[in-house]
Amino acid sequence: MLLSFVTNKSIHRLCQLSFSSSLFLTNQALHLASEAQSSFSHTQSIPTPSPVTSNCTDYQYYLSFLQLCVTQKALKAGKRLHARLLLSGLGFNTALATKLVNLYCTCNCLPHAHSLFDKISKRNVFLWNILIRAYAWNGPHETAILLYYQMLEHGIGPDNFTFPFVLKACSALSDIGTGREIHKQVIHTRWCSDVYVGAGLIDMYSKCGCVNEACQVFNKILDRDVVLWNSMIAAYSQNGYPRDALILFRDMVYNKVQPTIATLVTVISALAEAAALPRGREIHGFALRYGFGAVDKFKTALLDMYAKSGRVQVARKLFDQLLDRELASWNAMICGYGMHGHAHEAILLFDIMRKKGKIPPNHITFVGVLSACNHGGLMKEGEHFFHLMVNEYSIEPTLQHYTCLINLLGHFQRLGEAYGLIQNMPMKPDSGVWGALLNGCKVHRNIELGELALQKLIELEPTDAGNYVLLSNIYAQSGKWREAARVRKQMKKRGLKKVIASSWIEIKGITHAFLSGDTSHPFLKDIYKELERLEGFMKENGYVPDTNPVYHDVGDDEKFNMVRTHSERLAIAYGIISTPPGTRLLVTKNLRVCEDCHVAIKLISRIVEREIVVRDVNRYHCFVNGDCSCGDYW
DNA sequence: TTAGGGTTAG
Repeated sequence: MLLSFVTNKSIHRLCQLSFSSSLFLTNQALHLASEAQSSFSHTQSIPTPSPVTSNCTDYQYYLSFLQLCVTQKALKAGKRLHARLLLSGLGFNTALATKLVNLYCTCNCLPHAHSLFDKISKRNVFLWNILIRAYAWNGPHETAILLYYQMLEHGIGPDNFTFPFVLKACSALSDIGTGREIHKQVIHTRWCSDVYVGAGLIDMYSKCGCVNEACQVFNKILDRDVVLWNSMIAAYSQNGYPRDALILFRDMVYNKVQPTIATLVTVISALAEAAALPRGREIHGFALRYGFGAVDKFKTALLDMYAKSGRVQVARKLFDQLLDRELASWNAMICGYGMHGHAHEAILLFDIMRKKGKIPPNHITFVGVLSACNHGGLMKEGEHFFHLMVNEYSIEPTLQHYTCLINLLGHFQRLGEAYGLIQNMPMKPDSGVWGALLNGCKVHRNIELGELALQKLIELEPTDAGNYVLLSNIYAQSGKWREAARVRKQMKKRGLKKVIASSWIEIKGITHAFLSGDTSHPFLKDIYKELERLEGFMKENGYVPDTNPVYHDVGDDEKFNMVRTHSERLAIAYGIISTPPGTRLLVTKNLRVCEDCHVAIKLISRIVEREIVVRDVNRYHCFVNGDCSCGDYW
């Protein structure tokens, strides 16, 4: 080795060389390093040993070596050096120990990191920060918060690194109390206008569902960077404010802040939730101009949006274009198929994913596959995939997986089994699980079990009027009008109101919302005229109104009037009269599509020769030429 | 002298 000109810099370089030569064999790295070290420690050009270490050059070498261990996450090599340091008495030098704590934290060896941390007597803010960071990232998150308060007790002041780390722990725990307390502390420091701290606060408030407070933090920081904008856009997006997310994005562009891929992915995901395809196309074009169009992460977000806007084939095209498919890409496509009831396509894609074997499916993949089975009415397959998930992939079923299975069992009239499954679940069933059972009871008119499910639902959600409505519907379907009325009375007595059904359609960038029996739209006359025209054709095609979905004890004529002005029909009629022939329509409804409207929309799709997509609260219905993609099963 | 905030699938 060339040791004649060993200086501090060359020691570092030598360390890098010896290290990088054994990147894949980290155990050897230490061997090479110690060889290098023992060689150059005998040369004359080494500086005089410092009082802290037996040999200053050794010490600097070790520091450099450990830093490389941290950047390369070379745990084994670091551990061996740690052992050597202990033997040589250098182990508890603060600088070296700090590097070791950092290494253990980086490699997620928290017990090692913490016990070494405890042995260090002089702990600076950096040392506290890296341990808090490790717990904030890997959990237990409570420990991160505990350490933060211990740090304060030790008289160490938090800095612009500490706050984002500890706030991350609050976000993970949705601990708004601690989050607010830390925010108060931030205000008393010079970090209150720091963009990192600000982003941490916005994220914490967002994850705790406090968008207004997130917005206040955002507004107070005037010197904003792109991540701060992204954080606030994400806060809107994740809390169900897609419009605000889009407005803020436009504001950001107006303020000449260059968007990043994270910005576009966030905005696209907000629009996906709102099924706002035209706005999504606008962002798509924007991304192409900025050169993000070919980025796989962006394409994955885009395919999710197209799938959620009812364009499954476009989504599949995007999926096929991906060069590097991440787990999220597979999941987005499988779930996309699932929500549209394309069960066979979902299963086919899942099989391809498994055969490729590169990326193992996770619990979300199985939510997609199971919901596909559920929406496609594939009982046997649903059971098969549930067992596959547990036995082959060792994935613990979550409430969502159970809900899919209970839905399936309910639809196949295996209500007793569904109830048995609920009783044997390892976790407390939530409202989704009981709701799935209740839905099955409604379809198969099982009053006894339906009542039981409703009792549980009322315990869990005492103010949700939907539960009362469903039970009342079960009674009504069996002609038990008295009981139905009793439930409605009970609901009224408790001051609960049914969620009013509404549907909306976006035409030329404007959202038109309709309530059931709505009379407020400016084109009301034309809408009703169109409905009448369609009804004429529908009757010619054998349409007989099914008034069962109207659960009130009223006369048949009145019932028919109630069905024919259901919000989805008004939205569709408006869509037909305000767009050119052949235009595809996308209608979103806040509740489930009723049976009669389902029959009617199938016929309308044939009469007007248009594809009509209805996204209801559970799934998508794609009506083409008299048929629906759900196969009349939903 | 070391470290950091925002993003896709349910």
